[in-house]
Amino acid sequence: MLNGKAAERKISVETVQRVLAAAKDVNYTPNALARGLRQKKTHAIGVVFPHLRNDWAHLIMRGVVEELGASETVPMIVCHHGDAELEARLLRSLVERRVDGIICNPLRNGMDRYRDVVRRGVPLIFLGDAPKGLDEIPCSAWDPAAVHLAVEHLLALGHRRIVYLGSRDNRVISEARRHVFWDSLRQAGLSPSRRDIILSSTSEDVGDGPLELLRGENPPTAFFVEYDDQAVSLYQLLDDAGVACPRNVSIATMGGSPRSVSAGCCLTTVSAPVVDEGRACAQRLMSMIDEPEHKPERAYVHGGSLLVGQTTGPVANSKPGSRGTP
Amino acid sequence: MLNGKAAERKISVETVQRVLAAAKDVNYTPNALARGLRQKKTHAIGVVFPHLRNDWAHLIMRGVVEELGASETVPMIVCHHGDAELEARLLRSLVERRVDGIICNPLRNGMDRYRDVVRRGVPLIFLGDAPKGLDEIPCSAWDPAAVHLAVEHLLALGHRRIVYLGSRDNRVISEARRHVFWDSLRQAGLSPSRRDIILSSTSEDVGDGPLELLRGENPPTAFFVEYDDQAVSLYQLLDDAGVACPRNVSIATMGGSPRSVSAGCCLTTVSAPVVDEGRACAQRLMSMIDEPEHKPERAYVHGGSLLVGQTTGPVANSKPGSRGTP
DNA sequence: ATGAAAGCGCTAACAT
DNA sequence: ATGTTAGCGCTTTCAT
Repeated sequence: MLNGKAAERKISVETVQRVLAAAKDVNYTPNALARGLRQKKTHAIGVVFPHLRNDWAHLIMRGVVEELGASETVPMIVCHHGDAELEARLLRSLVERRVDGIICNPLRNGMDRYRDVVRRGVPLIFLGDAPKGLDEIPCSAWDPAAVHLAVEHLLALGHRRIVYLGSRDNRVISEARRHVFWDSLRQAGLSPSRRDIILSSTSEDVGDGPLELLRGENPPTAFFVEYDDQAVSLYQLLDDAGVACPRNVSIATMGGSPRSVSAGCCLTTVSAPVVDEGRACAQRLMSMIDEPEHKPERAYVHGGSLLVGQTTGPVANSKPGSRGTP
Repeated sequence: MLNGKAAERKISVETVQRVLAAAKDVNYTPNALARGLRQKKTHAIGVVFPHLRNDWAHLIMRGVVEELGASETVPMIVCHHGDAELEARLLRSLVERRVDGIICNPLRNGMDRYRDVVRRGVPLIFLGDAPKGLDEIPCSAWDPAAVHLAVEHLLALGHRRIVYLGSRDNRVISEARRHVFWDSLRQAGLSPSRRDIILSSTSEDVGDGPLELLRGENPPTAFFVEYDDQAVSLYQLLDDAGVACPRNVSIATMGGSPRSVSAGCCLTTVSAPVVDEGRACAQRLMSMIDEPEHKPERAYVHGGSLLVGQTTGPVANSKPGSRGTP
């Protein structure tokens, strides 16, 4: 009767009222542990974030909550601040608490942890990116084709030597972005070289590579940066070195959501459809939970648009070293 | 033996190894639901946020995680996006899942929900602020005395008519800030009037009140704004109306953490010791859980420092209408 | 239709 | 010291 099936079982309204009143009197609180233990279902999913910065997790959760909607399932967020050991503990904890499924923005080096989760029978889906070599685990991510928008923009401004700054992070989307970058340049009739792609070891920092390039021969006139955190680092690096940013070198990047960008320093960026990513991820996880038989593949969330900020501009004509258009 | 009490029980290393191997073989996963049901303890606490924006939740969680440290307790974050009904569902869910305690940044109008939580026997502590009239529920919050720093700053710049912009939000810290503001002005020998305190209905927006004031007689030369979200609104309002911000009117505010401020438009703000707030809150909740007998009172987290941005400057001398210093 | 009983997986208490 | 059992609170199943 406390299940809300009163009408269906033809119980008088009066009785229902009485029971509900009694329940309130004794302060009755259903025990979700007992229920979960019995039903083998907790109506909770875990959402694992490395951090809650820059509104990213906020927007993801908007999508997740929207998708879950009136469903009884509750998203439980955990956050490990990039600490691999903590991530492991949190994942174990979620699994032991028998969440119905897990959404996880993965760390690069967590392969065994993620495998462990699925081995224990908990549906897992990656959010945003996926470690390479874990193709059996599905992933909802932003379509890397969006890279094209930024490259087009730089090409339209006359840039011909564009250097890609990324991170050596062993993830599939990260790699896919490099391919799109490469293809975009080739489609434009350029012949990018292997050395135009510089990978640093973290996804926040860029090394000194960019400065050396600028001081060398045939310096790039623009950088395409894989993650916006890195772009901010680059901007500051250039600023400290006295390189004027839109004038001498342009910077375009990926992943800024409209909100975080308008609040921050105005990078030219391709905005990510973050809410949609969250929604798609939740939707697919729920279907994995409902129908464990068919495994979804990797799926891309399309969308995003170029936000032209103050870090891109036409090629400086002052230096005659630039090669002409083909 | 799976409890890690092997040494203490003098079980041979070999046996331990064998058991662990067996456990791995059968893919044994302890069931936290059963354990929680039996022990009446889940080693989980709930953390309830209205939103995950601006790094605030991020920094709070740094403090919480630091404090929980090696303890087995896991913080489960939920986020309701300001939706009161969703907050109610999430709180119920946490209670029914028998979390050991709850940290909650409260909404203004959630009194009955919060009361309900404690009536069901779950330790609850408010984070950052507390609804008025719920003094039985403890609260960890930033010491409102920090308001003084901002007011001092404005006074030192020569401002004598400073208007307080806050929100009618029926919370204790919010009110305390007004008192500190008032006292700071009195201490400086000024006689603030009731009409120098303007309250709007939301904590993000300011009405048109500020503009009207500026156009009226004896206009203020500075605003002290209770929350930084409001300060941003005010800044834009003034900007749209063509009022130059540091030149004609100064704005100082509260609550910006160093990070979010440096990324955003450079408001003059008093930075909040957000990580410490998180730590203090977690620490006190844990002690409430361990010793349910003595209830902690409200406690303030001290700290924070003035970050002088680009929205405060000396009083414009152009208008002779300003009263002289007493 | 209604009620009784079994059992989910664990641990604390008890008995050996 | 070691093994056994009862029971946490719920739902499902089986018997009436």
